[in-house]
Amino acid sequence: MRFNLEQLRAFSLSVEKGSFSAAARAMGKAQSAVSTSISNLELDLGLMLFDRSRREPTLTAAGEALLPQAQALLQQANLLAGRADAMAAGEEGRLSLAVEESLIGDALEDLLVRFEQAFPQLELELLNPARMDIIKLVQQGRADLGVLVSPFEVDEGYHLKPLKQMAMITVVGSQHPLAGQLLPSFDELYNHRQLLLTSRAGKVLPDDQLSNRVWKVESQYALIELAKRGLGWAWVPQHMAEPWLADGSLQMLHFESGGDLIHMPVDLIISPKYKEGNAGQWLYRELSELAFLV
Amino acid sequence: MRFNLEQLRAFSLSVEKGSFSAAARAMGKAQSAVSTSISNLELDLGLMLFDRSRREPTLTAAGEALLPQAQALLQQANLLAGRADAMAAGEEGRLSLAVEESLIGDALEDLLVRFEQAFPQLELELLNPARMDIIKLVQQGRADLGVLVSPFEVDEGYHLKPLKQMAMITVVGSQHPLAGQLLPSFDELYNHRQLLLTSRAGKVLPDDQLSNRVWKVESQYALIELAKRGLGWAWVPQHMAEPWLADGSLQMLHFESGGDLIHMPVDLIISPKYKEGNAGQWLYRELSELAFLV
DNA sequence: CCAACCTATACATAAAACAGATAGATACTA
DNA sequence: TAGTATCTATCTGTTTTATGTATAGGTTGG
Repeated sequence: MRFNLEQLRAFSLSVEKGSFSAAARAMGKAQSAVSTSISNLELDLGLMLFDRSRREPTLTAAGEALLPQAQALLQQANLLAGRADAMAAGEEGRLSLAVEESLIGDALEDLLVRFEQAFPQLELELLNPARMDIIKLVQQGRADLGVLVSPFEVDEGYHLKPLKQMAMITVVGSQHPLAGQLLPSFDELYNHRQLLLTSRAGKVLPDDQLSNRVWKVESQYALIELAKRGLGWAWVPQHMAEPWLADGSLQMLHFESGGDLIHMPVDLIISPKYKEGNAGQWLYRELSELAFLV
Repeated sequence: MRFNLEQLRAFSLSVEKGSFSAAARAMGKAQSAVSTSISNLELDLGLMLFDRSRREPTLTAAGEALLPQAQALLQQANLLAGRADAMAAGEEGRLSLAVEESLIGDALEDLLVRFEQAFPQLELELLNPARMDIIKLVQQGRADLGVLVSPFEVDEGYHLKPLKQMAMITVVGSQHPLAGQLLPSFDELYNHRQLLLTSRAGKVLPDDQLSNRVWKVESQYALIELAKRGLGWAWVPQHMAEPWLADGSLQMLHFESGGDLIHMPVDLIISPKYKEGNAGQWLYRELSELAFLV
């Protein structure tokens, strides 16, 4: 490496300010420092960057060609410095967040937009695995944080912070035999096919399965599509079902015994390997206020 | 600017080689130099980059996050150095080449691919103005080099190097009254509409206009399209007309007096402001061998 | 021709980078 | 467990580099 960043800064500033002297003033240095700095840069590069035949130096063709690259380099150096500052101030360098599919939607996307504004330097990885897979990823440390509906006992290998609760409803497609009925109890569901979220490995959450006939689907969206086509009943988040309830392609089931709305706790789970930083704290605060949680 | 490029190089190499000592060996420096260099970098950034609790230093989370940025910075510095070297060795920093539309095609694109391989650092600007506009751009220095069919006397304001010649033919659409005829002489064209290339300012090359009825078109491709629809006759480069002659949508006109093929000189014109470099020489050499020129 | 600006350079000095040496820690091996 | 090799941090003196001051000389515009 022949040149150094101070030389490039002198180069860039000299062009910007119009003279070596002005650049020196801007840098808080003596004019001679800038002058020799640029001379050395020219020697290092083997090129004349400025034409000094007139009072104020003007760029040569070579200088013209290299200036944008030098500026890009300086900008990247500033980014690096900024990122280091942010991290020194307690921001994580990168953050891997695994969010269950059923929580994704406009509200979460808005949140992420605000997240980007608050932590522009941070490298975010957003994963959308199935519910059971989130737990595994966080336990392994592959993901720092996970957000998921959690109808289970606290397990080993992660910390947990409760968020609010998500309203779940029971739905069927409009042509399904149960559509439009008022059911005496949940038991009625027993003999109809249930559409069930599954992990990639085929695991299902303990309390999820009610029916003796199930189809397992990995994606919440695919699950809703199957329900719309009348292939079974399913428990789905209310906010995800709403557009289809509105256009009639899905119908909500009601029960005499009550329990039309089931509130499932949503939790933030935290990898033991994750060291909390500002971004994580911000996320916890904001996730606690997610619009569709009650 | 707090850190410097040597420190980043030490950082990157230490990760790559696995130890400060190995990095020092690779850099041809003493181990103490690398050790203090990295210590200073850590102080500058306000972050620990390495965990030194074991024999060989391992990256901290912060180091892990910043390494890619540091490497990107170094790579960009190398690009800058490489470009400077190339320019010191006589390569232009950037080159603006204006090529007449009728010369564009597979042969020229192949040439540009080879150009990119020969001069990967170089910043190329490729303009495709109409014929008359090329001359203006080169005269103004807006383009360094121009390539164009040049049926004109040498003008002021540029240098000229002749290339080979391009075969021009006279064509009409298949439904045109002249289609398929053997014409006694060019005079027969006089009373049919001519489709003529024009510059953006409406200028036409002196000898181009033969007919007393003309439509002027700015693009060679548009011109051929109009000819295909029988709207007039046109002089076009043989290599551009060939696909349409083959499928019958254009017909070539033949003359008893001969002159079915007119060979127009193609020239490279050079801006007075342009200082020839390796890339320009290469282009002149290769353009002289362009496949469709004879 | 002068005032106001610019650059390059000489020179002295302060700051930084560096190699060499050394001490202490860690890992591997016998 | 002792021995060897390799590692890092740090001290020390030296060399190199960066910088400010001072100065000489050039360009521009009134």
